[in-house]
Amino acid sequence: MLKISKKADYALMALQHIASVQFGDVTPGRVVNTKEIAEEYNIPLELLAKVLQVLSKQGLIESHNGPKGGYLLARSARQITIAQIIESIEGPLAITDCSHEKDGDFCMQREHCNIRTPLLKIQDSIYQLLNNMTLGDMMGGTPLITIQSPSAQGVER
Amino acid sequence: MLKISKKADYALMALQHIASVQFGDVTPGRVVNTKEIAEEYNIPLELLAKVLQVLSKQGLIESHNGPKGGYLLARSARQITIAQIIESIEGPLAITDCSHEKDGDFCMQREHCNIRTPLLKIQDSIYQLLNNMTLGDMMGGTPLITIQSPSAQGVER
DNA sequence: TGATCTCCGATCAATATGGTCGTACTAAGA
DNA sequence: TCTTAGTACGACCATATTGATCGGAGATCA
Repeated sequence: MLKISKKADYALMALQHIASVQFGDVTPGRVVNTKEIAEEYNIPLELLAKVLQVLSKQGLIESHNGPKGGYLLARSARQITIAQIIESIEGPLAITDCSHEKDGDFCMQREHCNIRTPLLKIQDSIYQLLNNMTLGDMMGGTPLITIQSPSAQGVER
Repeated sequence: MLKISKKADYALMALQHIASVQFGDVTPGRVVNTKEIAEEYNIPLELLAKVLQVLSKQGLIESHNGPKGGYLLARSARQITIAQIIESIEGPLAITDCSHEKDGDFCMQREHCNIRTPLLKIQDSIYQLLNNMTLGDMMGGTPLITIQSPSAQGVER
């Protein structure tokens, strides 16, 4: 189904929350801790903690230890793309197993595979999609990139 | 990682193969059986059989029983989109769990969820991507001859 | 009628994922 | 400097999904 994992979902929610607190007009610059996010969105605390650790290790957010500690965005919300977030959690985008094959490590079908090239094209397009949308776009209600097609008009924003 | 399943991979390979045999210039119109495809691409026979059954049930291919039996495309290769193939196998495209929530069935985070709308936008874009590419488009390398079989009428795009 | 093929349902095994636990480390404040 | 609130980190378990297998029933053609 081309689903993205729950962890990545949580990462998106958390980052959106951090961004909106940090750059909001209520308490700008405030540090946000794990517990606050977990309670706000009903996310299992421990799992969220692990997700945030990964994001921190990947350099998307910076952690502050000790009491009054918490997390802050490492860069501005407009400099963090959805692709970066998802890939931080799930690893490089790979629509099919053979996307990033190296050396002799390839699938059984490789020699006669007729779908690899087109699939890689699709994957590339999806990546562009995710990489052209930033955390900032997700918050403000900023215009999103859209591919015009008569078939789909379902989503309002 | 936004991966598509092996079954869907197999489906794509199989359909591409059937299409290239059926519309190729060597033995146009020939019926292709499961074993032939399985051996050509090193796909487990039984698994491929099940995949083909689903495709047949979904109306993408038609099956012919008995000896000398096999499969044929139900429509022209240009009328079968990648989206249709993948969705036949994996069900409706759902980038996140709450994509197709109905009634009271929604995720814990729903009430404060801040990422649902943007994610649905992305999902929609991906769908358009997949739905704008047909089996015919995938057959770039192989003989892309538009000899129409009696049962399939083609549409140029 | 028998051989060959698809059809279809049930089932098993492997892997990925979601989720939990325990402990160590760090920093602020009494 | 001691305590406490927080993160860091790694090991671990449970469950869901997926990949793969098996066995028999139903068609079809020679």
